[in-house]
Amino acid sequence: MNYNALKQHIKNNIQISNEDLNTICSYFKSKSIKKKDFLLTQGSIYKYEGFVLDGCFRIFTIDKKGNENTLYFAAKDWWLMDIDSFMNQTPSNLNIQALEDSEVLLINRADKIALYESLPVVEKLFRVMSQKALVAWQRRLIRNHCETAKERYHHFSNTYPNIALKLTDKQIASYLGITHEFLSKIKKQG
Amino acid sequence: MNYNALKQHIKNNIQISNEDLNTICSYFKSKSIKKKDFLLTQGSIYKYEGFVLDGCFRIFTIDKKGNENTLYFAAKDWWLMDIDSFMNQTPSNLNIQALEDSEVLLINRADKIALYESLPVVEKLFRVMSQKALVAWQRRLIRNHCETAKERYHHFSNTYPNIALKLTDKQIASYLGITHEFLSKIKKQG
DNA sequence: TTATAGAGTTGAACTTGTTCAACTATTTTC
DNA sequence: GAAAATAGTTGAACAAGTTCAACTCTATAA
Repeated sequence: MNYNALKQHIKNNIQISNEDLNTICSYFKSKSIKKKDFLLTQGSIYKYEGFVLDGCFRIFTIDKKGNENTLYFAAKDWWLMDIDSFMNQTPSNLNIQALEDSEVLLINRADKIALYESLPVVEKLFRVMSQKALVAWQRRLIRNHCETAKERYHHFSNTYPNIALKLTDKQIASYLGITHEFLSKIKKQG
Repeated sequence: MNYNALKQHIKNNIQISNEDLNTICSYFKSKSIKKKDFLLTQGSIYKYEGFVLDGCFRIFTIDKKGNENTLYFAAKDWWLMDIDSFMNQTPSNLNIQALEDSEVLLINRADKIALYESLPVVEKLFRVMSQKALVAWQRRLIRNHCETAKERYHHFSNTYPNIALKLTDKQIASYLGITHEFLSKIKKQG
Protein backbone atom coordinates (compact mmCIF):
# COMPACT_ATOMS: atom_id res chain seq x y z
CA MET A 1 0.00 0.00 0.00
CA ASN A 2 1.24 3.48 -0.82
CA TYR A 3 1.39 5.79 2.15
CA ASN A 4 3.67 8.37 0.55
CA ALA A 5 0.99 11.01 0.05
CA LEU A 6 -0.14 10.75 3.67
CA LYS A 7 3.43 10.81 4.94
CA GLN A 8 4.30 13.86 2.89
CA HIS A 9 1.12 15.60 4.03
CA ILE A 10 1.97 14.98 7.67
CA LYS A 11 5.54 16.17 7.20
CA ASN A 12 4.19 19.38 5.68
CA ASN A 13 2.39 20.06 8.94
CA ILE A 14 4.76 18.92 11.70
CA GLN A 15 8.24 17.62 12.35
CA ILE A 16 8.08 13.88 12.87
CA SER A 17 10.34 10.81 12.90
CA ASN A 18 10.02 8.12 10.25
CA GLU A 19 9.22 5.63 12.95
CA ASP A 20 6.24 7.64 14.15
CA LEU A 21 5.13 8.19 10.57
CA ASN A 22 5.11 4.44 9.99
CA THR A 23 3.20 3.84 13.20
CA ILE A 24 0.54 6.33 12.17
CA CYS A 25 0.23 4.90 8.67
CA SER A 26 -0.12 1.37 9.99
CA TYR A 27 -3.54 2.32 11.37
CA PHE A 28 -4.89 3.42 7.98
CA LYS A 29 -6.51 1.06 5.52
CA SER A 30 -7.22 1.97 1.94
CA LYS A 31 -10.65 1.81 0.40
CA SER A 32 -12.07 2.45 -3.05
CA ILE A 33 -15.27 4.40 -3.36
CA LYS A 34 -17.26 4.47 -6.57
CA LYS A 35 -18.56 7.67 -8.09
CA LYS A 36 -21.78 8.85 -6.41
CA ASP A 37 -21.34 6.48 -3.44
CA PHE A 38 -21.44 7.87 0.09
CA LEU A 39 -18.83 7.49 2.82
CA LEU A 40 -21.29 9.09 5.26
CA THR A 41 -24.96 10.01 5.15
CA GLN A 42 -26.83 12.46 7.34
CA GLY A 43 -28.35 10.77 10.41
CA SER A 44 -25.75 8.03 10.76
CA ILE A 45 -22.80 8.07 13.14
CA TYR A 46 -19.41 8.69 11.63
CA LYS A 47 -17.04 5.80 12.34
CA TYR A 48 -14.03 6.69 10.20
CA GLU A 49 -11.80 9.57 9.35
CA GLY A 50 -10.39 9.56 5.86
CA PHE A 51 -7.51 10.97 3.87
CA VAL A 52 -8.08 11.32 0.13
CA LEU A 53 -5.45 9.58 -2.01
CA ASP A 54 -7.21 10.11 -5.29
CA GLY A 55 -10.53 11.37 -6.56
CA CYS A 56 -12.84 14.02 -5.19
CA PHE A 57 -15.57 14.29 -2.57
CA ARG A 58 -18.29 16.71 -1.67
CA ILE A 59 -19.21 17.31 1.97
CA PHE A 60 -22.70 18.78 2.32
CA THR A 61 -25.79 19.05 4.51
CA ILE A 62 -29.44 19.21 3.58
CA ASP A 63 -31.43 21.76 5.61
CA LYS A 64 -35.11 21.72 6.56
CA LYS A 65 -36.09 23.52 3.36
CA GLY A 66 -34.41 20.73 1.39
CA ASN A 67 -31.54 22.86 0.13
CA GLU A 68 -28.13 21.28 -0.30
CA ASN A 69 -25.39 23.24 1.35
CA THR A 70 -21.83 22.33 0.46
CA LEU A 71 -19.31 22.79 3.28
CA TYR A 72 -16.29 21.92 1.18
CA PHE A 73 -14.83 19.74 -1.53
CA ALA A 74 -12.06 17.30 -0.74
CA ALA A 75 -9.64 16.25 -3.46
CA LYS A 76 -6.18 14.60 -3.22
CA ASP A 77 -4.48 15.32 0.15
CA TRP A 78 -7.61 16.57 1.88
CA TRP A 79 -9.24 15.03 4.92
CA LEU A 80 -12.74 13.66 5.19
CA MET A 81 -14.17 14.13 8.62
CA ASP A 82 -17.24 15.01 10.58
CA ILE A 83 -15.55 16.20 13.74
CA ASP A 84 -18.80 16.62 15.62
CA SER A 85 -20.16 13.14 14.92
CA PHE A 86 -16.74 11.51 15.36
CA MET A 87 -15.93 13.25 18.68
CA ASN A 88 -19.32 13.00 20.30
CA GLN A 89 -20.74 9.90 18.65
CA THR A 90 -23.86 11.82 17.67
CA PRO A 91 -25.76 11.35 14.41
CA SER A 92 -24.08 13.28 11.64
CA ASN A 93 -25.47 16.35 9.93
CA LEU A 94 -23.20 15.75 6.96
CA ASN A 95 -23.14 13.76 3.76
CA ILE A 96 -19.82 12.78 2.20
CA GLN A 97 -20.19 11.71 -1.41
CA ALA A 98 -17.61 10.72 -4.03
CA LEU A 99 -17.85 12.88 -7.15
CA GLU A 100 -15.71 10.41 -9.09
CA ASP A 101 -14.17 7.00 -8.47
CA SER A 102 -11.93 7.64 -5.48
CA GLU A 103 -9.36 6.11 -3.19
CA VAL A 104 -9.10 6.95 0.50
CA LEU A 105 -7.15 5.89 3.58
CA LEU A 106 -9.46 5.27 6.53
CA ILE A 107 -8.87 5.08 10.26
CA ASN A 108 -11.59 3.97 12.63
CA ARG A 109 -12.58 5.75 15.81
CA ALA A 110 -11.04 3.34 18.30
CA ASP A 111 -7.72 3.36 16.44
CA LYS A 112 -7.73 7.12 16.21
CA ILE A 113 -8.25 7.41 19.95
CA ALA A 114 -5.52 4.85 20.54
CA LEU A 115 -3.20 6.84 18.29
CA TYR A 116 -3.91 10.06 20.17
CA GLU A 117 -3.06 8.31 23.41
CA SER A 118 0.04 6.45 22.32
CA LEU A 119 1.60 9.15 20.13
CA PRO A 120 1.46 12.73 21.42
CA VAL A 121 2.71 13.95 18.05
CA VAL A 122 -0.68 12.98 16.63
CA GLU A 123 -2.33 15.47 18.96
CA LYS A 124 0.04 18.09 17.62
CA LEU A 125 -0.69 17.10 14.02
CA PHE A 126 -4.42 17.51 14.41
CA ARG A 127 -3.99 20.62 16.55
CA VAL A 128 -1.97 22.26 13.79
CA MET A 129 -4.29 21.10 11.02
CA SER A 130 -7.39 22.22 12.92
CA GLN A 131 -5.93 25.64 13.59
CA LYS A 132 -5.05 26.09 9.93
CA ALA A 133 -8.56 24.99 8.98
CA LEU A 134 -10.04 27.44 11.48
CA VAL A 135 -8.22 30.34 9.86
CA ALA A 136 -9.51 29.24 6.46
CA TRP A 137 -13.11 29.05 7.72
CA GLN A 138 -12.85 32.47 9.31
CA ARG A 139 -11.59 33.92 6.03
CA ARG A 140 -14.36 32.23 4.10
CA LEU A 141 -17.03 33.67 6.37
CA ILE A 142 -15.55 37.15 6.00
CA ARG A 143 -15.53 36.74 2.23
CA ASN A 144 -19.18 35.76 2.40
CA HIS A 145 -19.91 38.95 4.26
CA CYS A 146 -17.97 41.47 2.23
CA GLU A 147 -17.79 40.06 -1.29
CA THR A 148 -20.50 39.68 -3.90
CA ALA A 149 -21.40 36.26 -5.31
CA LYS A 150 -19.46 37.11 -8.46
CA GLU A 151 -16.30 37.92 -6.52
CA ARG A 152 -16.67 34.75 -4.46
CA TYR A 153 -17.12 32.68 -7.60
CA HIS A 154 -13.95 34.02 -9.16
CA HIS A 155 -12.02 33.61 -5.94
CA PHE A 156 -13.08 29.98 -5.75
CA SER A 157 -12.29 29.09 -9.35
CA ASN A 158 -8.95 30.90 -9.16
CA THR A 159 -7.97 29.29 -5.86
CA TYR A 160 -9.05 25.74 -6.75
CA PRO A 161 -8.97 25.58 -10.56
CA ASN A 162 -8.35 21.83 -10.65
CA ILE A 163 -11.24 21.08 -8.30
CA ALA A 164 -13.56 23.53 -10.06
CA LEU A 165 -13.11 21.58 -13.29
CA LYS A 166 -14.54 18.44 -11.72
CA LEU A 167 -17.66 20.14 -10.44
CA THR A 168 -21.03 20.95 -11.88
CA ASP A 169 -22.27 24.52 -11.60
CA LYS A 170 -24.95 23.29 -9.24
CA GLN A 171 -22.29 22.00 -6.85
CA ILE A 172 -20.29 25.20 -7.06
CA ALA A 173 -23.42 27.27 -6.41
CA SER A 174 -24.23 25.24 -3.31
CA TYR A 175 -20.69 25.92 -2.06
CA LEU A 176 -20.98 29.65 -2.72
CA GLY A 177 -24.40 29.83 -1.10
CA ILE A 178 -26.29 30.98 -4.18
CA THR A 179 -28.78 29.39 -6.57
CA HIS A 180 -27.47 27.68 -9.67
CA GLU A 181 -29.65 29.95 -11.81
CA PHE A 182 -27.84 32.97 -10.44
CA LEU A 183 -24.43 31.37 -10.98
CA SER A 184 -25.43 30.84 -14.59
CA LYS A 185 -26.18 34.56 -14.91
CA ILE A 186 -22.87 35.46 -13.24
CA LYS A 187 -20.94 33.33 -15.72
CA LYS A 188 -22.73 34.90 -18.66
CA GLN A 189 -21.70 38.44 -17.79
CA GLY A 190 -18.10 37.28 -17.17
CA MET B 1 -4.16 35.69 41.22
CA ASN B 2 -7.33 33.80 40.46
CA TYR B 3 -6.91 31.01 37.98
CA ASN B 4 -10.12 29.20 38.84
CA ALA B 5 -11.99 30.23 35.70
CA LEU B 6 -9.15 29.09 33.45
CA LYS B 7 -8.75 25.85 35.36
CA GLN B 8 -12.43 25.07 35.15
CA HIS B 9 -12.47 25.91 31.45
CA ILE B 10 -9.59 23.53 30.79
CA LYS B 11 -11.22 20.76 32.82
CA ASN B 12 -14.36 21.19 30.73
CA ASN B 13 -12.34 20.32 27.65
CA ILE B 14 -9.93 17.60 28.73
CA GLN B 15 -8.98 15.34 31.61
CA ILE B 16 -5.98 16.77 33.39
CA SER B 17 -4.09 16.50 36.66
CA ASN B 18 -4.01 19.36 39.14
CA GLU B 19 -0.25 19.49 38.79
CA ASP B 20 -0.45 20.04 35.04
CA LEU B 21 -3.20 22.60 35.55
CA ASN B 22 -0.96 24.55 37.90
CA THR B 23 1.95 24.37 35.48
CA ILE B 24 -0.19 25.73 32.67
CA CYS B 25 -1.58 28.53 34.81
CA SER B 26 1.87 29.56 35.97
CA TYR B 27 2.60 30.78 32.44
CA PHE B 28 -0.36 33.16 32.36
CA LYS B 29 -0.19 36.71 33.64
CA SER B 30 -3.25 38.83 34.22
CA LYS B 31 -3.78 42.19 32.61
CA SER B 32 -6.46 44.84 32.79
CA ILE B 33 -7.65 46.44 29.59
CA LYS B 34 -9.69 49.61 29.59
CA LYS B 35 -12.84 49.99 27.55
CA LYS B 36 -12.06 50.79 23.88
CA ASP B 37 -8.39 49.85 24.24
CA PHE B 38 -6.89 47.36 21.80
CA LEU B 39 -5.07 44.14 22.63
CA LEU B 40 -4.19 43.83 18.94
CA THR B 41 -4.45 46.08 15.92
CA GLN B 42 -4.38 45.12 12.27
CA GLY B 43 -0.88 45.18 10.81
CA SER B 44 0.96 44.34 14.00
CA ILE B 45 2.22 40.91 14.98
CA TYR B 46 0.30 39.09 17.67
CA LYS B 47 2.53 38.25 20.64
CA TYR B 48 0.03 36.94 23.18
CA GLU B 49 -2.88 34.61 23.48
CA GLY B 50 -5.48 35.59 26.00
CA PHE B 51 -8.24 34.07 28.11
CA VAL B 52 -11.01 36.43 29.17
CA LEU B 53 -11.61 36.53 32.93
CA ASP B 54 -14.05 39.38 32.84
CA GLY B 55 -15.42 41.90 30.38
CA CYS B 56 -16.02 41.62 26.69
CA PHE B 57 -14.05 41.96 23.47
CA ARG B 58 -14.77 42.34 19.81
CA ILE B 59 -12.55 40.68 17.21
CA PHE B 60 -12.90 42.31 13.80
CA THR B 61 -11.18 43.15 10.52
CA ILE B 62 -11.46 46.18 8.30
CA ASP B 63 -11.60 45.34 4.59
CA LYS B 64 -10.41 47.42 1.61
CA LYS B 65 -13.78 49.15 1.34
CA GLY B 66 -13.42 50.26 4.97
CA ASN B 67 -16.17 48.04 6.32
CA GLU B 68 -15.79 46.56 9.77
CA ASN B 69 -16.37 42.84 9.85
CA THR B 70 -16.80 41.22 13.24
CA LEU B 71 -15.48 37.66 13.48
CA TYR B 72 -16.72 37.10 17.00
CA PHE B 73 -17.26 38.51 20.44
CA ALA B 74 -15.34 37.15 23.41
CA ALA B 75 -16.80 37.43 26.89
CA LYS B 76 -15.89 35.57 30.11
CA ASP B 77 -14.27 32.17 29.41
CA TRP B 78 -13.55 32.85 25.75
CA TRP B 79 -10.13 32.96 24.14
CA LEU B 80 -8.54 35.87 22.36
CA MET B 81 -6.28 34.75 19.58
CA ASP B 82 -5.16 35.42 16.08
CA ILE B 83 -4.02 31.94 15.19
CA ASP B 84 -2.60 32.99 11.85
CA SER B 85 -0.45 35.82 13.17
CA PHE B 86 0.57 33.87 16.28
CA MET B 87 1.56 30.67 14.39
CA ASN B 88 3.31 32.27 11.45
CA GLN B 89 4.53 35.55 12.94
CA THR B 90 2.88 37.46 10.13
CA PRO B 91 1.17 40.85 10.52
CA SER B 92 -2.33 40.39 11.82
CA ASN B 93 -5.51 41.03 9.89
CA LEU B 94 -7.44 41.34 13.12
CA ASN B 95 -8.28 43.96 15.70
CA ILE B 96 -9.11 42.92 19.25
CA GLN B 97 -10.82 45.67 21.19
CA ALA B 98 -12.27 45.75 24.70
CA LEU B 99 -15.96 46.75 24.71
CA GLU B 100 -15.84 47.39 28.44
CA ASP B 101 -13.20 47.43 31.16
CA SER B 102 -11.85 43.88 31.04
CA GLU B 103 -9.48 41.45 32.70
CA VAL B 104 -7.54 38.82 30.76
CA LEU B 105 -4.90 36.18 31.35
CA LEU B 106 -2.11 36.41 28.78
CA ILE B 107 0.56 33.97 27.67
CA ASN B 108 3.34 35.04 25.32
CA ARG B 109 4.41 33.18 22.22
CA ALA B 110 7.68 31.73 23.56
CA ASP B 111 5.94 30.45 26.69
CA LYS B 112 3.12 28.94 24.67
CA ILE B 113 5.59 27.08 22.48
CA ALA B 114 7.48 25.93 25.58
CA LEU B 115 4.21 24.71 27.07
CA TYR B 116 3.33 22.75 23.93
CA GLU B 117 6.72 21.09 24.08
CA SER B 118 6.88 20.32 27.77
CA LEU B 119 3.26 19.29 28.31
CA PRO B 120 1.64 17.12 25.62
CA VAL B 121 -1.71 17.60 27.31
CA VAL B 122 -1.60 21.22 26.11
CA GLU B 123 -1.52 19.99 22.53
CA LYS B 124 -4.60 17.95 23.31
CA LEU B 125 -6.32 20.91 24.95
CA PHE B 126 -5.86 23.14 21.94
CA ARG B 127 -6.62 20.30 19.53
CA VAL B 128 -9.96 19.72 21.23
CA MET B 129 -10.79 23.41 21.49
CA SER B 130 -9.85 24.05 17.87
CA GLN B 131 -11.99 21.18 16.66
CA LYS B 132 -14.97 22.43 18.63
CA ALA B 133 -14.42 25.90 17.24
CA LEU B 134 -14.21 24.48 13.71
CA VAL B 135 -17.63 22.87 14.08
CA ALA B 136 -19.05 26.16 15.29
CA TRP B 137 -17.58 28.08 12.33
CA GLN B 138 -18.93 25.53 9.88
CA ARG B 139 -22.38 25.87 11.38
CA ARG B 140 -22.20 29.64 11.26
CA LEU B 141 -21.29 29.61 7.59
CA ILE B 142 -24.19 27.27 6.83
CA ARG B 143 -26.52 29.57 8.73
CA ASN B 144 -25.25 32.47 6.68
CA HIS B 145 -26.10 30.56 3.54
CA CYS B 146 -29.54 29.27 4.38
CA GLU B 147 -31.03 31.75 6.85
CA THR B 148 -32.24 35.30 6.33
CA ALA B 149 -30.69 38.21 8.24
CA LYS B 150 -33.74 38.24 10.50
CA GLU B 151 -33.36 34.55 11.39
CA ARG B 152 -29.64 35.02 12.00
CA TYR B 153 -30.31 38.01 14.26
CA HIS B 154 -32.76 36.07 16.40
CA HIS B 155 -30.48 33.06 16.54
CA PHE B 156 -27.65 35.28 17.76
CA SER B 157 -29.62 37.12 20.40
CA ASN B 158 -31.20 33.89 21.64
CA THR B 159 -27.87 32.03 21.76
CA TYR B 160 -25.87 34.82 23.40
CA PRO B 161 -28.41 36.97 25.24
CA ASN B 162 -25.91 38.20 27.82
CA ILE B 163 -23.37 39.23 25.20
CA ALA B 164 -26.03 40.81 22.98
CA LEU B 165 -26.96 43.13 25.83
CA LYS B 166 -23.47 44.62 25.91
CA LEU B 167 -23.39 45.37 22.20
CA THR B 168 -24.53 48.23 20.05
CA ASP B 169 -26.68 47.42 17.04
CA LYS B 170 -23.83 48.49 14.81
CA GLN B 171 -21.60 45.83 16.33
CA ILE B 172 -24.27 43.15 16.02
CA ALA B 173 -24.88 44.12 12.39
CA SER B 174 -21.18 43.81 11.58
CA TYR B 175 -21.24 40.31 13.11
CA LEU B 176 -24.30 39.29 11.10
CA GLY B 177 -22.87 40.71 7.90
CA ILE B 178 -25.59 43.30 7.31
CA THR B 179 -25.83 47.09 7.53
CA HIS B 180 -26.93 48.65 10.80
CA GLU B 181 -29.76 50.40 8.94
CA PHE B 182 -31.17 47.08 7.89
CA LEU B 183 -30.84 45.66 11.40
CA SER B 184 -32.84 48.62 12.63
CA LYS B 185 -35.60 47.73 10.17
CA ILE B 186 -35.51 44.06 11.20
CA LYS B 187 -35.94 45.02 14.86
CA LYS B 188 -38.87 47.28 14.03
CA GLN B 189 -40.91 44.55 12.35
CA GLY B 190 -40.12 42.16 15.25
C1' DT C 1 -30.05 4.03 -29.84
C1' DT C 2 -33.46 6.07 -27.89
C1' DA C 3 -35.72 7.54 -23.83
C1' DT C 4 -34.81 9.82 -19.76
C1' DA C 5 -32.91 12.12 -16.07
C1' DG C 6 -29.99 15.69 -14.75
C1' DA C 7 -27.33 20.04 -15.88
C1' DG C 8 -27.35 24.53 -17.67
C1' DT C 9 -29.87 28.93 -19.66
C1' DT C 10 -32.97 32.58 -19.86
C1' DG C 11 -36.71 35.88 -18.63
C1' DA C 12 -40.11 38.13 -15.66
C1' DA C 13 -41.72 39.12 -11.23
C1' DC C 14 -40.39 39.26 -6.74
C1' DT C 15 -37.77 39.60 -2.09
C1' DT C 16 -33.97 40.77 0.52
C1' DG C 17 -30.75 43.80 1.65
C1' DT C 18 -27.95 48.35 0.43
C1' DT C 19 -27.08 53.18 -0.10
C1' DC C 20 -27.58 57.77 0.92
C1' DA C 21 -29.43 61.40 3.26
C1' DA C 22 -31.90 63.63 6.84
C1' DC C 23 -33.32 63.26 11.19
C1' DT C 24 -33.63 61.99 16.40
C1' DA C 25 -31.85 59.96 20.51
C1' DT C 26 -28.11 58.88 23.55
C1' DT C 27 -23.40 58.91 25.29
C1' DT C 28 -19.06 60.93 26.07
C1' DT C 29 -16.00 64.44 26.87
C1' DC C 30 -14.33 68.72 28.42
C1' DG D 1 -23.89 70.85 32.07
C1' DA D 2 -23.11 72.18 27.29
C1' DA D 3 -20.98 70.69 23.13
C1' DA D 4 -19.63 67.16 20.30
C1' DA D 5 -19.48 62.79 18.85
C1' DT D 6 -21.66 58.45 18.19
C1' DA D 7 -25.79 55.33 17.90
C1' DG D 8 -30.20 54.45 16.10
C1' DT D 9 -34.45 55.47 12.86
C1' DT D 10 -36.78 56.22 8.74
C1' DG D 11 -37.79 56.71 3.75
C1' DA D 12 -36.95 56.47 -1.14
C1' DA D 13 -34.37 54.70 -4.86
C1' DC D 14 -31.53 51.09 -6.03
C1' DA D 15 -28.77 46.59 -6.50
C1' DA D 16 -28.16 41.80 -5.54
C1' DG D 17 -30.00 37.54 -5.46
C1' DT D 18 -34.36 34.27 -5.62
C1' DT D 19 -38.21 31.91 -7.51
C1' DC D 20 -40.67 29.73 -10.89
C1' DA D 21 -41.41 28.20 -15.29
C1' DA D 22 -40.12 27.02 -19.82
C1' DC D 23 -36.68 25.72 -22.52
C1' DT D 24 -32.12 23.47 -24.38
C1' DC D 25 -28.34 20.67 -23.93
C1' DT D 26 -25.68 16.94 -22.45
C1' DA D 27 -24.77 12.26 -20.23
C1' DT D 28 -26.05 7.83 -19.46
C1' DA D 29 -28.59 3.62 -18.61
C1' DA D 30 -31.86 0.14 -20.55
